[in-house]
Amino acid sequence: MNIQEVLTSKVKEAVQNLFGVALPSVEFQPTRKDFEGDITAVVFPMLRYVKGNPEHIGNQIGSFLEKEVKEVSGFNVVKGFLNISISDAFYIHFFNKIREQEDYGFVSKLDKDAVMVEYSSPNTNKPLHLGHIRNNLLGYSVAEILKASGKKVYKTQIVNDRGIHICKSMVAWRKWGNGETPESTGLKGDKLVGNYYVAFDKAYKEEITDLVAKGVAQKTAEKEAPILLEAQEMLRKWEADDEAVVALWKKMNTWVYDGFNITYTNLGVDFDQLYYESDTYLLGKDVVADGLKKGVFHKKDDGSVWIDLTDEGLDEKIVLRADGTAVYMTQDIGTAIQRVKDYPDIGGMVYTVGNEQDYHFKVLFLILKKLGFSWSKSLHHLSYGMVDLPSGKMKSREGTVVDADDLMLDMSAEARRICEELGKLEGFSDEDKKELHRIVGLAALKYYILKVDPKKRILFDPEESVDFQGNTGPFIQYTYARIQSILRKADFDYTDGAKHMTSIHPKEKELLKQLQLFPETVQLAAEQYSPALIANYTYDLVKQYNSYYQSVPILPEVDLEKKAFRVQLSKKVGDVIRSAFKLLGIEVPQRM
RNA sequence: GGUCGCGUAGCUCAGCUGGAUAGAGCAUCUGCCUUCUAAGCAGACGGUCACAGGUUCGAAUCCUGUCGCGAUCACCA
Repeated sequence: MNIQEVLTSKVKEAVQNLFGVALPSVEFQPTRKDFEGDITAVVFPMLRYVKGNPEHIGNQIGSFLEKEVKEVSGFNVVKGFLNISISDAFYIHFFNKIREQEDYGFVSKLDKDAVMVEYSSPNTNKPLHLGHIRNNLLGYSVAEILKASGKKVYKTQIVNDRGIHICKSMVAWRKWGNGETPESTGLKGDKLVGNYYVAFDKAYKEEITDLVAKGVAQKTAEKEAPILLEAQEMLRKWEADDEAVVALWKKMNTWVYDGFNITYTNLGVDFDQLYYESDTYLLGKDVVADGLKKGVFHKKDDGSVWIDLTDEGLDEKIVLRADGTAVYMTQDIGTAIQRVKDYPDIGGMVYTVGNEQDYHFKVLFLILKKLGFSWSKSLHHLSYGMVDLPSGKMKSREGTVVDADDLMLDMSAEARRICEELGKLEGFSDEDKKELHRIVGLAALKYYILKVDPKKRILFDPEESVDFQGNTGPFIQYTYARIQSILRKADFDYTDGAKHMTSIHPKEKELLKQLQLFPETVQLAAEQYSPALIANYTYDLVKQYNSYYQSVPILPEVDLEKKAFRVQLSKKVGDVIRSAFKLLGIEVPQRM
């Protein structure tokens, strides 16, 4: 039972005894710095039940608490705010309880319902870019947060490996590739394939220009450019299982997967199960047939199948084409059902997909609900804003993208520049230095992305490098590394200070309060699917810690007990930082 | 045009279920290296929380409307 729960019941008891009224709830908030006290009960909401002067009521409740609750060491009332002081003994007791707890903040008992988290889901015709980085970091982090809150998690992605866009790079490679391979060019496979996708688009645009010059209408030219027809022909052959086309498709996709795997490894994300669209794109048709029987869907005269969602304030939406082929929605219905067949313990799913698809997922979830699946109530679209550049949107075809691999290398180089400038890593081997540059650079990038609310659009300026000072990953890592340094130098053996302490410094109290919040923050982050919550909590903790450590000096010969306490407090703060960063998918270095 | 999201300091962002004088970082300025390591700490400057109404003891937070930005409204994925 935490202190707030204790106080809630005691305040209720006080009001019952003093005024003979049962309060449904009590509102608490941390006491503002300018007032004395640790936790504040707000009297105003009680006025609905207890008539009288708020200040007077506050004082009466305060006196009761001071007498009846041993953790309460004092109180004062300002207007309708009852500021309660909590005894040092309580904080010391709390600290002794959590100090050796390795998994503090993590729920250990496992929920019976597992969650499948989908993220990344790239197309296999171009390399990953900054938009994918945001997607990957969010998806991976939310998966870790869900695990920490007691859920079994399956991480997955659906690879978009078929369709006209894939055929475009295949056509271009066959035309101009001269048998190039990743080995022959030294390029990462996804980069090589991406280049041909760009080449296709360039040729396509040229053909359109030529056609228009010959007097063909723009629209017609766009539809009839020979190279596009070629790509469409290839798609038809692929669907007909043409041996040569399928072989080429497999070859080029393998290149891409090798490239993606390098990027994923560098980014530190992974998956438990992959789904390929080439396997799933025919799924869902039988479900539509079923739904048609149940009356969830209806058929139009031309044979196409629709769902009417006007009652829910949405439109009509097509779920099957007139020629009987599947649309995007059909596949997604089928894939969702397939996943639950593959993993029967799934009780919910999280889809990490950009907010341009908000409408699609709203409809998808509604359809699954109407089809009556029990897990349909626990579906969540982890929707996030676009990452835009000052020049506008990123477009792979036009080459205006921030490439994921390049960006990670840039971050690492920037970390090296700053390290050398500050002389932080003198005396380290070249290998260790390189590893640290990687860890620090990556942390700067990851934290920069994760600390902002997923819903919000990010404007990324490649000219301005990502910060390393203030509310950043490297700042938190730096504090962690300093704590490790303290632990290396500290001598634990002489006494167990935390057990003997009877009074603590106000700044130590602030830190302990902050530590108390960690489990709640993890829970809340899991409910809201928000890594930003964890990031900002960690920053607050670190800021609190630095302020404490630098402004409350304790000389070793003066007070051994205090010194021991301080070392142990540092260790715990370090533990929590490490745990929090694990939830964000960020590494912490032992030394910096 | 309909729907959804966003709008907080010069810039980048926090601000939980409504609570006291709206918080950080960057930038500008002032102090602090004999403590673990100054990627730090302490402080100054900086705000009509887009605007207008409403709800109430009390609104950045909830409701309505207006404006601005973005997304979406395909038998594309």
